[in-house]
Amino acid sequence: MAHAARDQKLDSLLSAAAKVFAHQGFHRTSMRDLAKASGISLAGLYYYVQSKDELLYLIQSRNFDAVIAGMESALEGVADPIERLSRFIDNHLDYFAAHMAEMKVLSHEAEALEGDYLEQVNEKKRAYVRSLMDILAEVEKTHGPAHANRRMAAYLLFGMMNWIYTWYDPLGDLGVELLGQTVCRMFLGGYIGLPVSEAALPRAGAG
Amino acid sequence: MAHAARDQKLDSLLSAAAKVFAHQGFHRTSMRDLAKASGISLAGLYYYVQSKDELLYLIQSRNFDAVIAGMESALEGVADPIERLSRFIDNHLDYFAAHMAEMKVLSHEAEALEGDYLEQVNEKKRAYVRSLMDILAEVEKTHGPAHANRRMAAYLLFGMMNWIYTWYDPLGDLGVELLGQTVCRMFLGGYIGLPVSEAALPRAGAG
DNA sequence: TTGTCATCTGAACGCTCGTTCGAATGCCTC
DNA sequence: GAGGCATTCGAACGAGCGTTCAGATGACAA
Repeated sequence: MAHAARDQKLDSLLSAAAKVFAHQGFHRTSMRDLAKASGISLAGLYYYVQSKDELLYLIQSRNFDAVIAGMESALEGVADPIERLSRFIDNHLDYFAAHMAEMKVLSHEAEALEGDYLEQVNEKKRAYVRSLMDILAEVEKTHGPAHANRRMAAYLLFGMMNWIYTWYDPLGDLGVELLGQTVCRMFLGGYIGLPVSEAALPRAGAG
Repeated sequence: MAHAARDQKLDSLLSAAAKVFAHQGFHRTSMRDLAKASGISLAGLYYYVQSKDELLYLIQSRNFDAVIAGMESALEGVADPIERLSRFIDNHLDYFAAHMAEMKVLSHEAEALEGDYLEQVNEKKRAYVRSLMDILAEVEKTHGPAHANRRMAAYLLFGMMNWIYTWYDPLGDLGVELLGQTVCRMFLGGYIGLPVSEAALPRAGAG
C-alpha cells in the first residue's frame, strides 16, 4: 500500500521535526533545518505538509490526542476519585517522559500556532483541563471541601507536570514512577510529614 | 543630569519591549515592532541597545536581579525554615504577579538567549535554585527526612510558580495572597485533608 | 554666530526566510 | 516500450529581517 508508506514517512518527518523544534524552538528553526534533519529536500517537505505551521499543528495535535486517548483508557472502569487522579497524573507524566521532544513542543510552543490550528488545539486543551477538574470535583465530593480553589489547583498541577521539559531527564536517576508518586503526593499530601495541620502553616501570623 | 534621562528612556524601552515579547514571543517580534511600541525610530533603538539579543538579556537580567534582591531582603533575619520557604515562595509570586510581562519573558524565553548572555543568566538561575535547595535542606533538618527527592521537589515547585504565566491574571478574582498560600500549602501540605497517610496513597497496590 | 555633543532618523545593505514551480525520477500497469 | 502517477528536487521569488551609516536636529557653551 502506497498510502501507508507515505503515512510512515510523514510520521518520521514529524518525529524529526519535533526533535529540532524542541532543541531550537519553532521560530528559530527553518524549513532548511528540517530538510537536513529529515533527509528530505527543502521542496520535498511540501509534498508531505502544506506549511511550516501545519507541521507544528500536526505534532501538537497528534500527541495531544495520544495523551487524551491514554487518559481515557487509564480511567476506564476506575471509580475511586483519588485513584482516578493518580492515573490522570501518571498517564500525563508517562507520556511526557516517553515523548519529551513532542511534549516540549506541545507545552512550550503553544502560542506559536495561529488561527484554526490554534483554536483546534485549544479546544482539546480545554476539554483536557475539564477532565481534570471533573476528577477534582469527585475528590471533593468524597473527601470533603478542598483547601484550595479548584481551578487554581488544577493549573498548579499542570505547572508541576508541564514544566518538567525544562529539567527532567527520563534517562537520569529520577525514574518516572518516582516522579509520578512525588507529583501526586505533593498535590494531595505534601513535602514534609503529611500531617501538617492548618495551624502549623505559616502566613497566618507573619507579615 | 543627561545620564539619568537616558537611563529612564532605556527603562521605558525595556518595559515596552517586555510587553511585546510577552505577547508575541521574542523571535516573532521584529525591531520594527519594538520601534512602533516604544515610539523610537528603528535606527534610534540602537542608540540605547547594541542588539535585539542585548534587549532580551537586559530584560531577563534586571528582573532576575530584582527577584533575587527581593528574596534576600525577605529572608533577612528569618530563622525558621518553613517561614523562610514561605517567604521565598511569596517573593517569587509577588514579583511575578507585579511584573507578568517581564517574568513571562524570563520564564518562556530562557532558551532564546545565546553565548555570554545565556551563561550569565544561567549562573543567576543556578544560584537561585541553590538558595531554594538550601532552604529545603534546613526544612529537612528541622522536620525530619522529606518524602521526596530534594532536587525533584525544587523543580516541581518552580513548575507551579513559573507556569502561572500561562493562566494567571493578577487582576482576576484569585489574589496573589491566595496563590502564595495555595502553592505553599500544596508544596508542604496538600490538596485534600492534610492528614493523608502513606497507606491511603494510591500507586502502592494498583496497576 | 560658531562649535560641540548627545540624540534621533530615513534609507539602504546583505542575508535568510517560507513557499512555489517546472522538471526529473522511479515504479507500476498495460 | 509507452503512459501514468506518486514522489522528489534544484533553482528561484518576493518579503521581511537585524543592523549600519551618513547626516539631521536641538540644546548648550564660548
